[in-house]
Parts: sequence; C-alpha cells; structure tokens
Amino acid sequence: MYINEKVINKMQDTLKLAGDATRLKILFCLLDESDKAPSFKEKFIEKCVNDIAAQVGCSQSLVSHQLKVLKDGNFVKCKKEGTKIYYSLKDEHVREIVKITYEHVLEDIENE
Amino acid sequence: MYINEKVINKMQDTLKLAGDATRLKILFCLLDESDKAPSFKEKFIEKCVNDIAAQVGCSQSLVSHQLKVLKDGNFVKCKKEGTKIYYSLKDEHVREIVKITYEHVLEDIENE
DNA sequence: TGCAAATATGAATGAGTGTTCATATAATAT
DNA sequence: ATATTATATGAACACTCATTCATATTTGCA
Repeated sequence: MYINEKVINKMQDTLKLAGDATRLKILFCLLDESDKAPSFKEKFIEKCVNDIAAQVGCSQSLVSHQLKVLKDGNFVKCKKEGTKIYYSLKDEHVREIVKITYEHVLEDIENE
Repeated sequence: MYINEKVINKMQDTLKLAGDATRLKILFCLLDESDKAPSFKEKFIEKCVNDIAAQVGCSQSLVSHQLKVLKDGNFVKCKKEGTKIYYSLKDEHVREIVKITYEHVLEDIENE
C-alpha cells in the first residue's frame, strides 16, 4: 500500500487541531451566532476575543492561546479594529470538517 | 451561544482518534487494497494484524496497540479466524471523515 | 502623561499519550 | 508435549499539550 507521508502528516495536523473541546467550542462560536444548534451556513461571523471567551465559557488567556493555535493552523484569521481583534473562520474547509463530524456524532447519539 | 458538552466531547474523541499518523495509516490500509492513491469506495476489506503492520511499516506491537484504540473508539471491528484476527472498518462514518480531510489536505497541497 | 480596556505572551505544571521492549496468551501443527 | 505463528498486553519512557497564573503589550481616551 502506498502512503504519502506528507499527506498523512497534514491530515494528522488538521484532525489533531480540531480534536480539542476548547477549540471546537471556539469554532462553533465562530460558526453561528444563534443560541441554538449550529446552522453551518456560510455566514461570515466576526467576534472579538472577549466575546468568544464569554460565550465559550473559558478564560481570556485560554481562548487567546487557542486562537493562536487555530490561526497558526490556518483555521481562523483575524482583523484588527482599534483595541479589539476580530476573529473569523478562515475558509470552508474548517466548516465542512466540523460539520461532517458534528452530523456523525449526532447520528451516533440518536442510535444510543 | 448554546454548546452541548456531550456533543463537543464526542466530536473531540472522534477527531482526536483520527488525528494520529499511525492510526491514519492503518485506516488508509483498511480503506484500500491498491498501492495507489486511496479510492474511498465502499469496499469491505479485511486484513490481519501482521499484514497491516507490514503494509503500514510499523511494528506488530504498535499496530496492535493502535488497533485496540481504534476498536475501542468504534472505528474498526475484528473477526477471528484460527490464529489470525481480521480487522476492517466499522462503518461509513470513519470513511467519510477520513475522505473529507484527505480531499481538503490534497487541495491545500495543490495550492501551495 | 496616565489610566483603563483588550489581547498576547511566557513560565510552570500536570495530565495524557505514542512508542518501544519484553513478555504473555491463544491457536495450530508436528 | 513442544514448537511455531499470530496477536495482545503491561510497564516504562519521553514527549506533547491543555490549562492556569502572572505579566507584558497595544490602543484609545481623559
């Protein structure tokens, strides 16, 4: 069987990045502005760090650290406006991977 | 924003499980029998531990350990035949998550 | 200039985990 | 029974990483 190490490693990085509860919460937070279940619509939502921290229920420091991880991993981008910094999802890749996993997990829970 | 901890945790588990190079290689190995790029067709491929180890290029012990992890995480199932134990993908969920990630990573590499 | 708000950063810690090595278990054949 | 093949398992180690705490940096404003 042929295995492309570069592809495998990139897949590892991508999945590992998404495989963390705090980061998932942040992604969900940037995915939807409602207080209901996520919609996964291709909306462009920008939120500043403190708002994310409040909505996700984590400390400002933790959210800032994880936003840096997500940014380095090309999951999010940011835009500076005055003293605030607005983060948003980088592209549709992130959205789809989170969406697929979300749907599968929901299905599993229903079949319990 | 409403966050369902149970869903988040299940997503974390799923993505974390897939986010490891050795386990990804094993999944690729069970995904396709060719020596070319993976096809992701809904084939049912069974391989025994030693064959997986050989094709993946890892030690028998490591593969056995990771197969246990994959099995506990409901990514693979196994069937005993004599002294050999045949492993295969458990369902289409795994296939799709790996497939989506694979396609996205390939796209990223092409755009480099 | 000084203060407050927003965010980032660095160190420290503790928990988790991937890998290796040696060994155990199970099944088969001689 | 003994040997051999196939697989699993447990301990140990190194290493990664998520989180917290304290502090630094940047910007806007009085």
